Amino acid sequence: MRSDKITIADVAEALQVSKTTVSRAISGKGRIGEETRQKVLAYIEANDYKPNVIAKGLAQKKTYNIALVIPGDCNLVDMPFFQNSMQGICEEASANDYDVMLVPVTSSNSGNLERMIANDKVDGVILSRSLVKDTNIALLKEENLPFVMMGTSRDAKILQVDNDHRAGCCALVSRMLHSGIGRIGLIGGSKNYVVNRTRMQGYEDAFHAACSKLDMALIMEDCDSADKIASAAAKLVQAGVGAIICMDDFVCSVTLQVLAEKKIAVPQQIQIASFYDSTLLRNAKPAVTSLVFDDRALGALTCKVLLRYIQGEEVEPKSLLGYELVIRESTLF
Amino acid sequence: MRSDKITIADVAEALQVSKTTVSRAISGKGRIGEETRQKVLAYIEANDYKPNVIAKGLAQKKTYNIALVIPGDCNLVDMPFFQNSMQGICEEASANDYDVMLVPVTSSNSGNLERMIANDKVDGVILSRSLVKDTNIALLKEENLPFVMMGTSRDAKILQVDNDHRAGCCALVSRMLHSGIGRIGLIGGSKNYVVNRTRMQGYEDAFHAACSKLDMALIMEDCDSADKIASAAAKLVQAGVGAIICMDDFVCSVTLQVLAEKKIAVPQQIQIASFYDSTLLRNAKPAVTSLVFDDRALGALTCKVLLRYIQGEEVEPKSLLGYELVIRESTLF
DNA sequence: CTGAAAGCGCTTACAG
DNA sequence: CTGAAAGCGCTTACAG
Repeated sequence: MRSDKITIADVAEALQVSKTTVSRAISGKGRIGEETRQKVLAYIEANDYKPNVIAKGLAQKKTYNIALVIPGDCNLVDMPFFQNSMQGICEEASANDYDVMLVPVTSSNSGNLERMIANDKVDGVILSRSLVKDTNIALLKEENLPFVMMGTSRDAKILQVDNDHRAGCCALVSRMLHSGIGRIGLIGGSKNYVVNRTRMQGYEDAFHAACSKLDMALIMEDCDSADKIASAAAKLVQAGVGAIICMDDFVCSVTLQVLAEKKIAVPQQIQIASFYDSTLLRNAKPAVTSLVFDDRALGALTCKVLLRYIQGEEVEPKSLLGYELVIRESTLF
Repeated sequence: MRSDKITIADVAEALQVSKTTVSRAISGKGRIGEETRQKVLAYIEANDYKPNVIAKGLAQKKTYNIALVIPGDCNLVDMPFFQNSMQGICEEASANDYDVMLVPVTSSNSGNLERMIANDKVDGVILSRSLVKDTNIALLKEENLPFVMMGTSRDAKILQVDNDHRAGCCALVSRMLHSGIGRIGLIGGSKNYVVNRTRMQGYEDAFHAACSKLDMALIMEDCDSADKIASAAAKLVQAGVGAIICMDDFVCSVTLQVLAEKKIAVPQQIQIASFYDSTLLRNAKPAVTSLVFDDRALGALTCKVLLRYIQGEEVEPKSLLGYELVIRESTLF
């Protein structure tokens, strides 16, 4: 920390007022004469005084920091999501004079989060990838530290903000069903992630809404590696599906590769759609029909909810953001 | 900030000693009787007392935070690098009881960094993507805040830690030259990034070392979009090169696509190598010969250098980490 | 070896 | 409307 900066005491002395007065002029709290306040503000402006946030925080028992817990082991598909939502979070945070501390956590090691909590360096926490069983949640509850899940949790008592994967996936599948494609296959990702289960629900919703029966033989869940995805895709081709829905863009890119190798034309022979559009598929050929979500907005809203909650304001227990269905070359509708 | 935690005053009172004594027992600074110190330590352990880092920092004029400046607009290729180096940084930081604040900065907006500095929330800064002209550097110099560049800068006065791209690229190209391939093409990325210029130097080094003459017609620099890369690749094919070196994995993936479309066999007709191996090419077919760097180690070392510097220790002005040349199917040597 | 006191840079009852 | 004082939870000369 540099020490060449002026303090509230310097300002007070220069203006021949008390530190209390200066503090009040800045914070706007407490009664203060309009003239005095203008004088203080003018001096501050002219001399480029910035209050020390750390000291302010100590006095108020706040830190003006939030922690962002990110997986310490995420893979390529997730990265655009984290990158974008992080931007949104940081933007919203800094608009409220908050800063964001990075806390990488792996399933085997939540020590970083524990340290952060023990050190009292944050006022709240954003959890970012929702696992079906998440040990961090227990930790935070125990410590009684405000937190919000960027994603979905089955525990209704947890504040959560998410993209509306369920409605989006339902809309995409409905569209497919109505376009008259007979057999629709699904290749799903790891069931450890809540988001994959949520997407699955959307898929089922669409079938129920259309009064169609799910064909379990065409649903390949838990494909968490390129190999599993490839063999699932091969099976669906074998089964003679007219379309394949991929649960995320990694699934989709592997599936496209398999089809290309088998010389199956997309969309003429098999149509393809993806439940999530990341930059990973940006250059795919053909361009893939998919759902797109505004991850930056998701981050911003998540942060906003957390900050409101910290400030004791009323917040929605669960917020959902919309989706966009973008039709591209990989489908015929 | 929760307020249910015990403070140094509580410990002092319980033990009937002064706060000074407790502080000394914890910090190890100042003379203190071994017996007393054990007593304090035991009590602390038993009652799970954790010093408040914020208060400690205020008293010492430190924050125990560092800022990590990351591009607010990075693309997919960069992500694995940031992801991995970030892990290394966070690890090293927390091993020293430091935390990492995230500061996204775009070329048009360095407000986040300014705010962070003005708010005195960090003891130092890590800059992470070195642009040829970097406005953040001026900002940091002016503020006299310790910082280190994770990457290379031409300004020798700046502390820097980088992968040895130059030596690595030289080794790869030398290997190619010695394997007897006649014409070797190069497709380079944006010259705005220092790293791309450094890689170019390694390329040139290899030619000089082999006493071969550079054929400028085969060097395609500044290909910063898929279109430019594709047209560069097409030109090199036209020029009848025996090999193409791609400056990064995005360049490489586009190049592979172009060759596949033109039905040019890799490596039989044209060999391919990449100067950087990210997960982006993990599933490429054929697997691509490339340089691999340990980005996590890079992050950790960068952080270590910064922390040492902050603590007033002597540090190397420039550290370089090694590389590994991984030969895969895309080349014939 | 130990402690009382001042201080880090703020905020906020309390009093006037 | 304004200020003196105590306090946030630590550290660190200084004195003993």
